[in-house]
Amino acid sequence: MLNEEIARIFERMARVLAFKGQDRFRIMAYERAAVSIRDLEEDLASIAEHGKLEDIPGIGKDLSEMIDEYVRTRKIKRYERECKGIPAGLVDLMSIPGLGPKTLAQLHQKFHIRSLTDLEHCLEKAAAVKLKGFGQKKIDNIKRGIELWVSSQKRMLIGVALPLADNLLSQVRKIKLIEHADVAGSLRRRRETIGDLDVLIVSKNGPRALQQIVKLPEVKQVLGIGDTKATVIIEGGIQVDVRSVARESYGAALQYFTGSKQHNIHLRTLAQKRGLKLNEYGAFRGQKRVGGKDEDEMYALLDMQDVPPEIREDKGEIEAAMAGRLPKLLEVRDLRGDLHAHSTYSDGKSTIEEMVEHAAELGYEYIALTDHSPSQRVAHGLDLDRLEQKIEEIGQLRKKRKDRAPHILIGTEVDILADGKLDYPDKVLARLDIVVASIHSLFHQSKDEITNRLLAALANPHVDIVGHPTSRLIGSREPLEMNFERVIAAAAKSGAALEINGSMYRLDLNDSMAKAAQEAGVLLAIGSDAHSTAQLDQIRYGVFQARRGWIEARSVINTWPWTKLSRWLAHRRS
DNA sequence: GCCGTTTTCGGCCCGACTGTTTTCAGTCG
Repeated sequence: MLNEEIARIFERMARVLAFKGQDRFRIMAYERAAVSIRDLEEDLASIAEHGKLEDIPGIGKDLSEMIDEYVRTRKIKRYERECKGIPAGLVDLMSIPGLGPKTLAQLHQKFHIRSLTDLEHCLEKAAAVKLKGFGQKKIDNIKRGIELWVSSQKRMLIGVALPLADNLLSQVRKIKLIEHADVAGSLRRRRETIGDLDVLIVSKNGPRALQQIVKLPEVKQVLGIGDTKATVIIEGGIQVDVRSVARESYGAALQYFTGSKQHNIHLRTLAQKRGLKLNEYGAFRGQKRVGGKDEDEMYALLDMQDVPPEIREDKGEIEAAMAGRLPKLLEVRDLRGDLHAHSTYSDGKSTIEEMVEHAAELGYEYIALTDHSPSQRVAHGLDLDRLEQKIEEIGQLRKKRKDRAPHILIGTEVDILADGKLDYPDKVLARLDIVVASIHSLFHQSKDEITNRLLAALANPHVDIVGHPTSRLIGSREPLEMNFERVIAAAAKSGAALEINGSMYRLDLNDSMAKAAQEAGVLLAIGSDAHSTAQLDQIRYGVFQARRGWIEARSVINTWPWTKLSRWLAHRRS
């Protein structure tokens, strides 16, 4: 995708400039621009065409000219000029923790390193020749950084990190010395992938509390421990930074370590204008502490609403909070049912009855069993006979359960075929209570083909929900390229909902796409895509992603009570 | 390189830690 290509170029530009020791604010400008571009929904080519590049935050005259040039020629002369004489592999090495631009430049100048192997070799030499600034500790530190970098290239999915973190926290909270413990950082913001964990504690005796934490059975390795901070590796290989803070600073520290970085920078700039100083210890006017015990004080001091962690990304939430216009974000308890779940009829591990019973335990008013259609052979997609059986079985189950909740919806997750046709004939779809349509094949199609495929599916009046619209798999399959504005427009026109799939591997739509859909008035559905009773619970990850996308309950069809949902479905079928 | 109810020029968030420094630079979060 063009936007991603340009974002990467700006990111690399920032690194190249840093390597050359250029002005750090100029470097920051490129970094900011890269982040800003990644957030765009619209294609840069079309923004460039309309001459609106300078409307993008962080893009001014120079950067807009560079984008223009890239759109026209797929090259940026200025970037190439800056890169001249710098080996490409060298720039990548800058992500190694403990190895910054200055150190790297020094090693490059002295040893002409070009790659990771070169770097490893020259570290030995650096020690031997007593290169200025290179003591043994620094060299060891870089070596450790290299190990960490190589092993942790991949971030962890939130669905892996959150249960591990919850378990750790519950153990930490059992320690008598500890009054409070919370997780901060990207996990608290519910990002889809997590690097390492930040845990904050309050204790009357911080140093002793830390000593006890590093002795927990969950802790596999202790990387460092001091009076205020311990760094450990827990099960699953996650690095955890535990910080002990004073009670009166807890709110400030929680705010500070939750981030994001951009959000905090923006907040502190605002604070500065009001004669305040914010840091991890509190809010200060001159020498005088004016807040910091609780997190909401930090926001209240700036006359703004308390900002939910999920949207602290400096994407307009600060302005909204100042104006008192933050959205009332969707919550897990707003959901009244699940509209995407599988059973043993296709590739699920639990029977229909088990799924329904579990949905009842969750307090749901309704659940849809949406098994695959025939072309999904590996997933045992249902042919018409098996579909008939399933309809029959659900009929029986309804009788058996009488009036007990939840209502059981006979559904399908029907494949959207190569040309946008669906994998069941319309008259079959018409007999079902709910239809989720998804792409599971031919991911290599062109942007236009994919777009048209989705538009064709949305034009089918039997389609109620488009499942995992981009079909990405986090960290392993790129999202399908599509003209998302057209997909949104088609969904708005047909009245069908787009899904936020709660599977930790998918979380699709992502936050910013969901936001764009809501802004266009498109309905959304949060689905668990559960393949077992236990997985019904993963719908919460879908809610987290929705919250990150500023989604409110009003946009989500499975917050509706049964009467409203059933009327909506009936209306779509008439 | 961007940006403007302090500014079209002169700012741009803040503090801790580490190592190697004898007063501080580099890196990180």
